Amino acid sequence: LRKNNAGNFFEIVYKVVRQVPKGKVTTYSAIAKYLGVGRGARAVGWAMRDCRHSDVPCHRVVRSDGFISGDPESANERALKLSKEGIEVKDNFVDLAGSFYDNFRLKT
DNA sequence: ACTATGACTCCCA
DNA sequence: GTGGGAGCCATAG
Repeated sequence: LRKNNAGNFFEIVYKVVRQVPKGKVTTYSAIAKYLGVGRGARAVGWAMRDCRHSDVPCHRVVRSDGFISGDPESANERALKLSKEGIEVKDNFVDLAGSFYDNFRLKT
């Protein structure tokens, strides 16, 4: 999965993000690693930023520190959503220890 | 085709 | 333990 990123990178990322179950969160680096890019967390961030798919829970993707990055307004919205899903959110920080998820599957 | 930018991360002081 | 700087991927201009 190293050559599929020819414009389809976003789609791949969305597919992966969709695998995150409700009540769990993942990180940019986890997705990047899963895709094989390793240090391409930033690119994943771009995919999230451009996420226009309604079925992509981009709010379940946070930073490796558990911080919900992005514009404060958007971040706050996502934080609220996460808290509604049962995730403990504190000042735009989520508890990765209890809600981290990285068991993705490439085939759907 | 090249440079600049960004919802990120890791390493070193 | 904290803070600052460099690195990496993909996209947009």
